[in-house]
Amino acid sequence: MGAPKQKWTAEEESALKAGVAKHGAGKWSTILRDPEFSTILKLRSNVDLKDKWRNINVASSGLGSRQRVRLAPRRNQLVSQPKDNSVDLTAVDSDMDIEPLAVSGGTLQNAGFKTKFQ
Amino acid sequence: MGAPKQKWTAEEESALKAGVAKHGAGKWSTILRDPEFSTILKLRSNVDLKDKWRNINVASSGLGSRQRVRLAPRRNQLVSQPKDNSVDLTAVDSDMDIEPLAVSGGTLQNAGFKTKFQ
DNA sequence: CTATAGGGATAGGGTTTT
DNA sequence: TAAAACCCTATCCCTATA
Repeated sequence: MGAPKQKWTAEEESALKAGVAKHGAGKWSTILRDPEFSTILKLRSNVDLKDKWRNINVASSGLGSRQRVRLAPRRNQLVSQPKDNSVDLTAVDSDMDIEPLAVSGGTLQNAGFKTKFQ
Repeated sequence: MGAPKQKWTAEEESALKAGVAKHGAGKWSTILRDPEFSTILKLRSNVDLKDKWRNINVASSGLGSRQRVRLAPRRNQLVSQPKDNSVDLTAVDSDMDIEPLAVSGGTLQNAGFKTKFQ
């Protein structure tokens, strides 16, 4: 299989945050060209950076409803369980291994094709 | 309390299959917009189509062989699942993609395949 | 033509119901 | 326990705009 989805690693996310701190949010292409981050983010496009940054900020705003109360629809059977609604912790990364795939060739072929005339 | 779980009819399933044959798997919104199927599938969302297509293919695949060894019901806390980063080479599931049959005269954006191997 | 912002769609895991 | 239907949302795509 190819790459159905490229999940962001913790290291990539850190690099993105550092890049925003250094160059500012919105300067996605600048961040990508910075040799300090280009190695880590070489698989990402400027659009990817923009999307990830949006997602980070949505999630941290508490608007992501990550821990939305799972409605307990008591139908007929009541299977009452000691289901404690503890807080969900998302940033509990254990030892994460990164760098799983080695892309051959250095040519970035992303950026898609915007062969769309206007 | 939510939605009473609407089962898929044979007609809806046929329309979904025809839609995939015509537009390609993954083009859920396109299928829904097609007047050929929109009447039959008007109660379904694009996500519904995606989910149903997944169910169809799971069922027709070699079922039962790939069973996740679910642990005993832990009612404690949910630890982060063993998100393995390495490549899984045991799962050689057959791909469910169906080629989208060259559309005539249409302005199809891409070939229906995601050559997104970054 | 290149880049960014924003809306929208898809993929895949999770949850609930049967 | 499994399977089907449905939910959640990170990731990716498309278009407008500068």
